[in-house]
Amino acid sequence: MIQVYNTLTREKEIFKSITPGKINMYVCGPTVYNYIHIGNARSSIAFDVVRRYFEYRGYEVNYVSNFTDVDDKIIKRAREEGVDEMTIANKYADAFEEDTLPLNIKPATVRSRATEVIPDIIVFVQDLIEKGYAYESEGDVYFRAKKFKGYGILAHQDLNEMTENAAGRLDDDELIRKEDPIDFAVWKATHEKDEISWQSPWGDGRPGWHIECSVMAQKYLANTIDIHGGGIDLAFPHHTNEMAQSEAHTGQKFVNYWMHNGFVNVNDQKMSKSLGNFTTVHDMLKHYDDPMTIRFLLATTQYRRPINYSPDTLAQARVALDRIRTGYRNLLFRLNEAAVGQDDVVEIAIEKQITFFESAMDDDLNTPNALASVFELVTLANRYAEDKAVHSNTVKHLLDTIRLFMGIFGITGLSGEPQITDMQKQLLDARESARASHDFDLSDQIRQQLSEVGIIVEDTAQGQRWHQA
RNA sequence: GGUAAUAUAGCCAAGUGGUAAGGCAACGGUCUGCAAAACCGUCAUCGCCGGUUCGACUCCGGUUAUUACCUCCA
Repeated sequence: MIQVYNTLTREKEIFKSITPGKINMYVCGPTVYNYIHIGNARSSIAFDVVRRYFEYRGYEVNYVSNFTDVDDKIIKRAREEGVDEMTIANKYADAFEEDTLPLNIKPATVRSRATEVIPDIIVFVQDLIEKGYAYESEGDVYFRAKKFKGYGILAHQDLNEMTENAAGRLDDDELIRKEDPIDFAVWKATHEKDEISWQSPWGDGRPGWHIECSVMAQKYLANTIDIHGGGIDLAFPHHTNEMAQSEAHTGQKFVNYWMHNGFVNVNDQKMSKSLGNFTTVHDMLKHYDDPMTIRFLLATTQYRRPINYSPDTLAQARVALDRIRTGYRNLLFRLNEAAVGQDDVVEIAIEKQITFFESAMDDDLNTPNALASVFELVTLANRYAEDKAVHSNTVKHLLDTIRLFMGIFGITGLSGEPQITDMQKQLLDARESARASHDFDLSDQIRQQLSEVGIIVEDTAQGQRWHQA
């Protein structure tokens, strides 16, 4: 039984998919006007872990996400650089793929761009107008927020206050165009000649921000989807508006479980351009050689909690991950000499941790608790690796379990997949025989030589073992 | 002002109405030619004040602090 926290009800709820064994989930993707920042990465990783866990639990997950590739920020950026909007959008959409690859984020089943669904958006907006939920005004089309029963409940905002707040921020022109300050744009008229635009029944224009997600979720998934994810800041206005549009359009419930990830702070400060701490994944990967550590930090914090990203927290993550890697290697090293069979005592201990891991993850993806069971498995592995005799079934079971669980967090390559040359292999052999004959000067010299090319040699009761730094 | 979240050891971070997971650091051992890794052990009474209860860190009320959202934002 899996439970997830639903932002709409503010409670952990028992998860039940609409179609048994299948999950339709939609996660809001980035606006492609710049390299993605660590917050975008966190969101992608959080829902990547959700997806991987549901897959581990046997679900087939249909994962749809978008690129917002038409928007004010993109238009602005294009103007600044003197290129057209699609040049900007394509560049940063490609960069997204590049930057998420080292972080081992699974590609979406469908990754759609707003500009690919313009005809669908127009049909959708037309329908909203026909149903009386939207109205055209000077080429813009606005959604009548108050006509939609329950507007604002996702973010638990009071309608009157929202109206006041909205009224205070709008300029006079907007107030004139809107029937009510709280109404939001589903279609925006083009006012400048150099802006990207599409023809529509309301004149040249482009879609509002929220409409693309409503359209894609319906087009690629269904009227009612199982899970909708995104950053907590999207609960209002983005998801609030999506929900209003979608339910007004279909007359059906839009989303069964709304899941929102927490923010990433950088050095204990909110990430923002004004503070100059806008950390892009692109830069991080350039200056940090172990992307799996970044992934580890982002994936093993419970998804709703804030994360502080700093050199310190990253260093802690590195040490923790290295402990897992080392334990994995320590046992892997014994695999070749393992006897046939298994050890029941260890097997029982492994099963206990599997149960613990699963119940932690079942509880709204409690990754910190799940991680604790991985550490228990690592201790088991280290201890077992020191046993005089080991059995292959148990060695494999331990290794497989650790790898499987880390895989749910999206961490791969635990053993470092070492590659050495024949020459280096000969050196290792030479060192082994030097040690056997107690020629420690020679063995130390070879160890030093190997360490200079990144091969770390360690001696154990079971003989020499090595790994790459 | 409104709506929420969070406050647990030096640090990161779980958790439960019956006396606090895990990781790092620290300290003490074991193993060891050295180095490294590992193993064993030690290490908190849960922001503050009240209340409910046989018993609360875990429920209720209040209070303090920090943070986020209230149409740029993952």
